Amino acid sequence: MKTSKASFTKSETMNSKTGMTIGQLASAGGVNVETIRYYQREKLLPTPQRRPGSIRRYSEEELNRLLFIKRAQVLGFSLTEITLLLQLAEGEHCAETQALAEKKLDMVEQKLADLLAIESALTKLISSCRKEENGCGCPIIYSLVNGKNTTS
Amino acid sequence: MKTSKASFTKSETMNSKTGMTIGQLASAGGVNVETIRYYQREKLLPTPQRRPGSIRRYSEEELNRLLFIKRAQVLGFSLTEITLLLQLAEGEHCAETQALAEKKLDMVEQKLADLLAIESALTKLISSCRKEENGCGCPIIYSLVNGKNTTS
DNA sequence: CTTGACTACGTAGTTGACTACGGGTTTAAG
DNA sequence: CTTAAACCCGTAGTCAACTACGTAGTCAAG
Repeated sequence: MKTSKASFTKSETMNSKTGMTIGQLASAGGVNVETIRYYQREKLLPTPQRRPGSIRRYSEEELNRLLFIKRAQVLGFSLTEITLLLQLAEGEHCAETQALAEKKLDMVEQKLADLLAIESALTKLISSCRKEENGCGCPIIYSLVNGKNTTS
Repeated sequence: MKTSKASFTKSETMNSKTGMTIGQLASAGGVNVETIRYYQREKLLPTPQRRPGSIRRYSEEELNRLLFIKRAQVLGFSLTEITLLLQLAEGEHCAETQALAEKKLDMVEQKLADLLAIESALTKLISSCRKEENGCGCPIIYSLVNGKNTTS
């Protein structure tokens, strides 16, 4: 997310009237060209008309939309959720947006709890392995085979 | 992981000499029949020979292997990692197993850190939304559009 | 005007972990 | 002996988020 918004406005081979090519948009957004096409297929980004006998051009608007998507992804939203977020962004839907964010927060916290449990189980297994508490066989394997910790 | 090992040894329609059918193995392991076939295709489980003109039979050995897989999955190991774990379980490979567990622990901790960051960002956004600090527009959307928090 | 880079577009492939389907075989019950 | 349930097996589909490929069109430089 270090992609600065200014990086393209004064870009080399582009003047601000014609707009960016898809390749310039992609590198400004830090994504693959194919990813943009994919987002267009998935209606996350618009596909601008092209002037007859020419190439499509993209403006800062599309770049901002792309950066929006990427920021939301960092927050753990899926592309389908982001589709919704983008619709919400079009109007005054603060309450819905907040509800979605809260639902996402719940999911994140659930995942955190799961991972913490995994972490503690792994930590215990590894430390019992270091202490070499049992003479015969690896305690990690033992635990997986028997469904219980060697320390129990 | 509540599937007790005793649940099949005294099972209804099965005697301990012939062994379980695939359906019995599946329900003893708490998985779908298709999942077992899939594990067989992926070499996580062996495919026993069948007596001529008859059905395949499964023993406690296969069940234990299945439970091993499920326990390892709970610890966050992928099926490809579990394939390796199963190979390690065959001999005296305590050091390798420990290394794998430590690598997995690192990954889990990395994921935990990521999720904690997401959690705090979401929490901040939601609380600033509740306080309704800015008159115009949702702060969550604002933050996604502009790449910064309204509180900053 | 040719060359080479870039764009347009549609289709197909990838990864991970399964799930579903369909047609044939075997088994258990009555 | 018949019938329904369960098994066998290979192939194909699912989901998410892309990535890759192939062919054709376009653009800018020399």
